[in-house]
Amino acid sequence: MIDMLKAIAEENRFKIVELLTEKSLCVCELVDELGISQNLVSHHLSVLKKAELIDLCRCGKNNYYTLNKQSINKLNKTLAKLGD
Amino acid sequence: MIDMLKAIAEENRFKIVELLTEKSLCVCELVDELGISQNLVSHHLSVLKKAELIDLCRCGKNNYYTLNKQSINKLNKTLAKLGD
DNA sequence: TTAACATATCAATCATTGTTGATATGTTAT
DNA sequence: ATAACATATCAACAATGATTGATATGTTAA
Repeated sequence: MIDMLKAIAEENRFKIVELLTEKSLCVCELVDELGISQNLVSHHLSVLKKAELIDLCRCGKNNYYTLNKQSINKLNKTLAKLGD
Repeated sequence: MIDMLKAIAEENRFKIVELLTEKSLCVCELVDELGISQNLVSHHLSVLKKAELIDLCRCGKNNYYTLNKQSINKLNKTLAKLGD
């Protein structure tokens, strides 16, 4: 749980998660969107993946990442307990 | 928003927030609960306060901290957008 | 006023993490 | 097989953050 929070608590990674709510994207698309270097995007993706917030879908030359809705919902559920 | 996530994405601080869902607590009570030093608890509280996740209520010798439900709900709402 | 208690702050250290540049791996097309 | 593209990994550095010990501030009781 804390790992998920740590993973999402960073500007670039939060934005990646936001972008992936729309549709799955490959690394080069994320590089364009975020305006940061490719290796840095890869690194942030690996952090999100280790936290199980995203999944990888190798598709030929491109690697597409998708949001792991199940994990997101688990996170929501945990935080919901702290509110009303 | 990111500040809130960063603040809550740490074991001790997450536990503080959890404890404060029950009732408001003073620093010395949190020291007992968490089993860490007083100055460290104070530091974590200051991080949570700066992120507006908690509020301070000075009450004589003791300083009681309360959860800022409004902020928690704001956080929930933001994360809810990422789920279903 | 002094003592005891509760809390905050400061400086220093250590650990973690974000960032960069270079390079390796893997896939597709020619 | 070679070239071009897409991505991952590695080493190094910088920045940020957690922890500790010492000390200051502020409140209550004797």
